[in-house]
Amino acid sequence: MPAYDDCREKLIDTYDAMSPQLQRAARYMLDHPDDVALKSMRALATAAGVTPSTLVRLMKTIGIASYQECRLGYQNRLRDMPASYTGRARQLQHRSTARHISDEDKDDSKIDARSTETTLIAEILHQELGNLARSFGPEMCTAMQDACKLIGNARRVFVLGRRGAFPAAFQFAYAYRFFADNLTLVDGAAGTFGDQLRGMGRRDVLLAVGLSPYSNDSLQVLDYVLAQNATVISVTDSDVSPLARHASINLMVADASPSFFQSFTAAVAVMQALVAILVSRGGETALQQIARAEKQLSAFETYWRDASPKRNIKS
Amino acid sequence: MPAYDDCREKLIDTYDAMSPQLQRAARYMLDHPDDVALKSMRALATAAGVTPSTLVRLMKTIGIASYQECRLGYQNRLRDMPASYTGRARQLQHRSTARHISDEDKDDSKIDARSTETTLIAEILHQELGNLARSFGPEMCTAMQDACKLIGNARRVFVLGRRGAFPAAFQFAYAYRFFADNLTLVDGAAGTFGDQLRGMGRRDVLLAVGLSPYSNDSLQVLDYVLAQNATVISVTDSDVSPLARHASINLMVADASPSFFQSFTAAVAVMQALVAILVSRGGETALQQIARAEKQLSAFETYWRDASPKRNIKS
DNA sequence: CAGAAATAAAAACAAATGTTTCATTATGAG
DNA sequence: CTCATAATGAAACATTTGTTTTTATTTCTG
Repeated sequence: MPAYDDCREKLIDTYDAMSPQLQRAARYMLDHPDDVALKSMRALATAAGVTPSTLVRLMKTIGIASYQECRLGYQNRLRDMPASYTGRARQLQHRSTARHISDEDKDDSKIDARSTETTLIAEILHQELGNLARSFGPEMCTAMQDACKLIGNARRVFVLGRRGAFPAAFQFAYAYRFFADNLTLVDGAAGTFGDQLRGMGRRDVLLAVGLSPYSNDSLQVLDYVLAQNATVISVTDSDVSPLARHASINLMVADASPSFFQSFTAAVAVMQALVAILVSRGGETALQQIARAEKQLSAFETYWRDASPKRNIKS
Repeated sequence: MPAYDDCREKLIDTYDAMSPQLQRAARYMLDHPDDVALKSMRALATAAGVTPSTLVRLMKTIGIASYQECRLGYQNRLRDMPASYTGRARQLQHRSTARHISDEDKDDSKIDARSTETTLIAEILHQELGNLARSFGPEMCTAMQDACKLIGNARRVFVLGRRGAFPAAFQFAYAYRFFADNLTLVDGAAGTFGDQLRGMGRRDVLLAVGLSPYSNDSLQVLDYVLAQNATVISVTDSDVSPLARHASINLMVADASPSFFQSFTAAVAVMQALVAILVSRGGETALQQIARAEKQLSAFETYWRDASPKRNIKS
């Protein structure tokens, strides 16, 4: 329950009023937050030159129920998940349960349903935040840049996403076409599945999106594309996913969800990020092409009025 | 002794030769390195859907003395990693500029590009997290539940999303059809735009997704649908968006992005959440229908093998 | 200095952890 | 089918864990 910052703050505030040994323990905790998260209490005590009891007392004096609880906060800090956002989800949950208790329960079942649904929503948010954070970790950071390099050098770019993964593929294709015209969205519409890949070769790149369960369609395409010696970039959920096995670069996205369905939120976010990076690399040229595309759209009166505020175009 | 990368490499290399259970364990370790570092072996085993024994066997098969030893590697990885991602990005940046100064600068521009891109990615993540958190606020929580009530009572459900909003609409349609068959995805394929809305009436619901700039297509559909006295649920970016003006319920999603393109991440997440709520309301019936759909898919051999671990079906 | 109060270390304890062992279940070759 | 072998989960094991209790030590007031 208590976040890392809470513990830290309490430690600092109470520090002056502490006994020497407590101070020593507190000081070590403040100076070595990683150890708190990773080591055991006994190990930490030894490292701090203190007995385990002192740590327990320390928790008592700063008003935290137990050491374990405190450590959870420290562990979350190390996790890829920003604690501040997680707090929001938890807050949602609390509020609903609080309301549930205080209300005169005219209709238990209804209130219960509402409250469990709120919990569900909070849980979804929580997972999605985690998915995002994990999917934008440092490894991904470099992987995405490498992927963009490949895409940037490609003769033609093919994007593949079947079934649930289609939105992510479409998203990329739609945005990408604003500034380049060498992209094919492999959607296999009207059974033209193989046709779209025709003429693919060594200098082409396939960007394949697919989470478990992997559709056979995608794997077939992958086999074919590999046989043509084209480069493959996979966006999938594991290093050992069938999509990732033969890919030059694997962009791993998290898809945790409390629902029966995997979440494609992170996949979409990563695809969007790829576009953003590509645009930023494209420089002035890309921006000009985007401007041209927008002019064309407005000629077709695609968009509503002009009331829509212009978006910022960065880099 | 063994570093994180060693373990990871061994896990991937040996993966194919593993038994199903070992694969499941290996896969979870690969996909959730943080858990390995922070959780206990038993907890990790449970999370991976495996018995503790399997983990210790896994270590044996990949040639690592003990689980404890392996975990040390994972813990060290976490230590080397700066706490918060934004901090992480910043440090990355610093490191690269530091290197840039110390190194014989063969290629200034390249290193600089890397670092600004890292900043861009960090910025994207930051914004996306904010988008999600804002889009799952308390107001949205009740709004989503109300929306689901309308959808649940609808005779037919129509989903609309043009251009950039199409992925979100598709996502919902795809998942929704797993447990109900009264949905039409209004995609206007091959110019059949109006046709799909034919026969729409008072008891029908339109779920319309659209962020600024709003496509005229969508607004046309909206006008028509309103004229038929159907109910409208909008997923858009503002309470005063043209989509929201005449909607019974407006689900407001944030779409901030450092790129030239709005972000549809939160929109997708909200659509997925709607599905999750609907399933949770559908209860046993919905689950049965999902099971039936999955059986049908496996009859068509849509998915790869059976090696994909079964997903948990909650609620 | 005496002695109460605060502080620290040591010991004790139940709960958990990592690991091993063993019985049971699948799998495949002959 | 039969048997040998691999794979798997349940139980047992000794350790280690977080915490509590007890005992010893220090500190400081009167």
